[in-house]
Amino acid sequence: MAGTGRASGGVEAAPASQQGMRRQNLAVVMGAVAAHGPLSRADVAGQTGLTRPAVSSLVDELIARRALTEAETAPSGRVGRPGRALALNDRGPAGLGLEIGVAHLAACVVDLRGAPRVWRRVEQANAGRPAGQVLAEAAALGAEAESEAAVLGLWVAGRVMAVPGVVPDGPGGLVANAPNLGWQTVRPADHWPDPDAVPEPENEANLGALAEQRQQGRPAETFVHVSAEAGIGAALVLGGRLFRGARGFAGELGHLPVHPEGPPCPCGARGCLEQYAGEAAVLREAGLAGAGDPVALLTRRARAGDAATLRALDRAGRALGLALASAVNLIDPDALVLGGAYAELADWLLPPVRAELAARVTVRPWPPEAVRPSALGRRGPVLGAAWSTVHRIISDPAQLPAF
Amino acid sequence: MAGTGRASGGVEAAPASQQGMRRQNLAVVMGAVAAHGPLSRADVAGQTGLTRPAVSSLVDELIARRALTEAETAPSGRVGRPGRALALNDRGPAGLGLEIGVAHLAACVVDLRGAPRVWRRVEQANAGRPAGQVLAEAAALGAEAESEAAVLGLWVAGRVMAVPGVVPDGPGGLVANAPNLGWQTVRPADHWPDPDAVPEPENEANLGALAEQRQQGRPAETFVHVSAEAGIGAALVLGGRLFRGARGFAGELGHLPVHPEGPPCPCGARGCLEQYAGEAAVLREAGLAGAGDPVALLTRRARAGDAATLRALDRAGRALGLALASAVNLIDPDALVLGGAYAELADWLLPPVRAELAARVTVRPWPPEAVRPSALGRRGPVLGAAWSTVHRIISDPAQLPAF
DNA sequence: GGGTATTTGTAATGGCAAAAAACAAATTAG
DNA sequence: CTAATTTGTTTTTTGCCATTACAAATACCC
Repeated sequence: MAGTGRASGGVEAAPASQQGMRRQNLAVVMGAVAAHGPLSRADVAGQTGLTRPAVSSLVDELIARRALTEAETAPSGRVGRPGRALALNDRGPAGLGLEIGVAHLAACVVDLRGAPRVWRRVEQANAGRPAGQVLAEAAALGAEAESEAAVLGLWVAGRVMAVPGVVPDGPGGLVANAPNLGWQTVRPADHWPDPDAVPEPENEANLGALAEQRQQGRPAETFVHVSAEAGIGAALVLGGRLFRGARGFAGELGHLPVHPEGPPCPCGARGCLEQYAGEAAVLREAGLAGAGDPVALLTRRARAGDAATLRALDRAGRALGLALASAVNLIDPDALVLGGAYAELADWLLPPVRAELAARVTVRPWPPEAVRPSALGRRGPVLGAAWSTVHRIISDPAQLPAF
Repeated sequence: MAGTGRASGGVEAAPASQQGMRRQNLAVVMGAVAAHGPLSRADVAGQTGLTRPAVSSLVDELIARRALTEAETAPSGRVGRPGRALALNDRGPAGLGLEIGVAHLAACVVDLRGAPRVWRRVEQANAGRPAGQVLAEAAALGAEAESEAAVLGLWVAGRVMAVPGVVPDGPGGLVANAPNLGWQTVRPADHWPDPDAVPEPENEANLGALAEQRQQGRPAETFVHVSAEAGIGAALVLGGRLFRGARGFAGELGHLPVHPEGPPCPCGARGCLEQYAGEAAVLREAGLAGAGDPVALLTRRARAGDAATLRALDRAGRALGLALASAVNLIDPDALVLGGAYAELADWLLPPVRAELAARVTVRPWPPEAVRPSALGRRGPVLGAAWSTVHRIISDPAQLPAF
C-alpha cells in the first residue's frame, strides 16, 4: 500500500546499523514537528528524549533535505534565549493524489503540512472506456496539477492514484480488477506517458480511510471505514495501520451474509449485504430508475418524504447495522465511519444503523456516537492518496534527496 | 499481552540509541538461531547480514546471559575450519505456563527451544469457588513445576497464566471478568503466595492461538483461532501478531448475529451464534442433559450415530460456518483453526462448516482445507502461556540478567 | 606426509552516531 | 548593567558495528 507500508510481519528482523539509527532518528524528529506544531530544537529534544546536540545535527540534515524550515524567532515570553521555530516545509516536497472514479477524474497536491494546495476535478464518465485512454487523461490532469504546484515552490515527491478496485500487494503497481470501470489486470505503468511520473495505484476505500484517520485530531487508532460506491467495501485501520488481509481481500463487507436465506446475490451466495444496502438494491426497493446521479436522486426523494424511499433507506440501514454488528463483535473498533455515498445519506441511515448496533453489540460498551459519517465526503480518496506520500516522507525523511 | 507485546501503534516512535541497536541485534542473532536450527557464527553472519566480528561479540553476550550454548564441533564435510555449532540453551531460562480451567488446573515448563519439559495437570471443578483458593492451588502447582524444572537445570524467567475470561490491556495483571469461573475483577497478585512469582494472566483463546501459530512449521501469518469452552471466542492473529481490538474485546464470535430473528440470547440480542453452536444449545438440541464432560458425551453419541446428536452438530456447524463466512469476508485470513471443544468434534463440524464457507466466500479463492482443527487440542492454552515467555526472551534477550 | 587452499573465529583499527560536558549567544528579571 | 536562564553549538567521550588483518583448523592435492 502507499504510505504506511505493507504488512511486514514475521520473525526475521533486519539487523540494526548506525545508518538505520540515523534514519529512525530523522523520522523521530520529523514526527515530533509534524505532531506538535512548530517546535524549537530544545523542544524537540525534550519531546523525543534525544539530546540537544543530536537534534541539532538531525535538524541540519532535515533542512538540507528541504523537509523542515526555520521560521523567524517567535517572542516566547519566557526567560532565556528564545528558540528558533522549526516547521514542516510548505515550499518543499509534496504529494500528488490522483483519483479515477466511475464518473470523474480528480487530482490534488498537498504540502508537507498536509494542506491541499492544488485541486483539479473533471466530471466525466469513465466506465467501459479503454483503460489506456482514461489513464492518459488522468496523467494529463496530474501533470497540470504538478506544474501548478511548481509555481507554489512545491515539487512532487510521490504519486498515488485511487481506483475503485482490487489492488494486490507487491511492487508491480497492478490493478487486478475494477468492475465498475470494466478494468481487468491493468498496469498503469504500461499506459503512462511519462515513465518517471507513474503513480502507485491503491484502493479508494483504503485511501479514504487513511484520509479519515488523518482528519481526526486525535485519530481513532482502530476503526472501520465503510464506503459505498457501486459495491460496498470497508477499510480496516487496526492499531493505526491499514490492514489489507492475507491476500488483500479484507473488508468485503458487501458480501457478509445478513439474512442467510435472503435473495440471491450475483456472487453466488444468498442474503449478502449488497442485496439490501447496495446502490442497485436501494434504488429498486425505492421504486426508482437509476438516471443521473442516484445518490442525489435518493437524497431529493428522502428529503421530500417519499415513503418508498424512506422505507428502502431504513431497510438498508438495518441491514448495514446488522453487518456492522458482526464487524464490531469481531474487530472491536473504537469507531465506525460511513463514507462515500453513505456519508451523504447519513441522515436516514444513521438511526437504523445505530439501533441495530445498540441491540446487537452487548458484550462491550458501545456509544451510538461511535458510528459517524465521514467528515471528508467524496474528497477522501484523493486526499488520502496525496497524504499517503506525505506520511511516507514524514515516517522516513531519509528517502528525500540531499542537496 | 504476554509474549508478543501489546499493540503499540501510533506515530510517536522512540528514538534509536546505540543500546537499542545492540538490543535489536542480540534479538536478530537469537532469532536466526531459533529459526534455523544450530548455526555457526559464520552461518549467523551470512543469514542476518551482520559481520562475523559483530556476531562473535553478540554471541559472547548471549552465552553469558545463558541464552545460547556452544555444542561440540560437528563434522561438516566441507573444506575449511569447521564452525562451532550454536544452539538455544536447553538448560537455561525457561517459561512457566499455568492454566485455570473450569474443570482443571494445569502447569507446564518449556525450555528455550520450545520443548515442554515438565507437565502437571489436576482435574478439579473450579467454577464458583473463591478465586483466592483456586489461585493458591494454582500457585502450588506452579511451584511444584518450577522446582521440578530446576532439577533439569532450568530456571523460570517468566510466568503466564491462561484464564477463560476477559483480560484487559495494561500492566495491572487483571482478570476483568471470567463468567465460567464466576470471577469478577480478580487480580492474581492479590492472592499469590509468592510475590516474586506472580503470573501475568491472559485470555486462554489468545494463548491457544499463539500455540497454534508456533506449532505450524511455516506459521500462518493471518488466521482466526476459534475456541469453544463454555462461550465461543475467537483469537485473531493478524500479520503474525495477536490482535486484541481497541478495548480488548476483539473476537467475540459467539455474539455474531447468525439469524437476525433467531432465538433470544442472554446477551440481549437475537440469533447469536451461541444459540446454535454454544455448548448449552447443542446439548439442548441433541436432547442431552449436561452430566459429566459434555464434549465426551457428544462424541460418544455422534460416534454411535444418534440422529438427534448428529442433527444438532450439523446445525451448529452450519451456524458456525455462517459466522466464519463473515469473518473471512471481513478479515481475509489464510486459515481458520477450530480449537478447544470444536477440535474434538471436528469430524462432524467440519463438513457443514466447509460447505457454508464454500457457498458464502465467493469473492476470493477459499480452499476447504483452509479451515482445519487445532493440532494441539486442550493443551494449546498452557503451551501458549509457556511459549509466550520463550517468545519474549527470543525477541528481546537483553532482558535476561547477565552473569 | 607436507604444502596449499579454504573456511572459521578473533584481534586490532577505523568510522560513525549519539551522549556528555563545556561554552557561546540571546533573552528576562532585578 | 549584572545575574539568571534558556538555547544552540562545539568539543570530547563512549559504544557499537564495519573493515582489515591474522591465527586456527580442516580438506585437498601432490
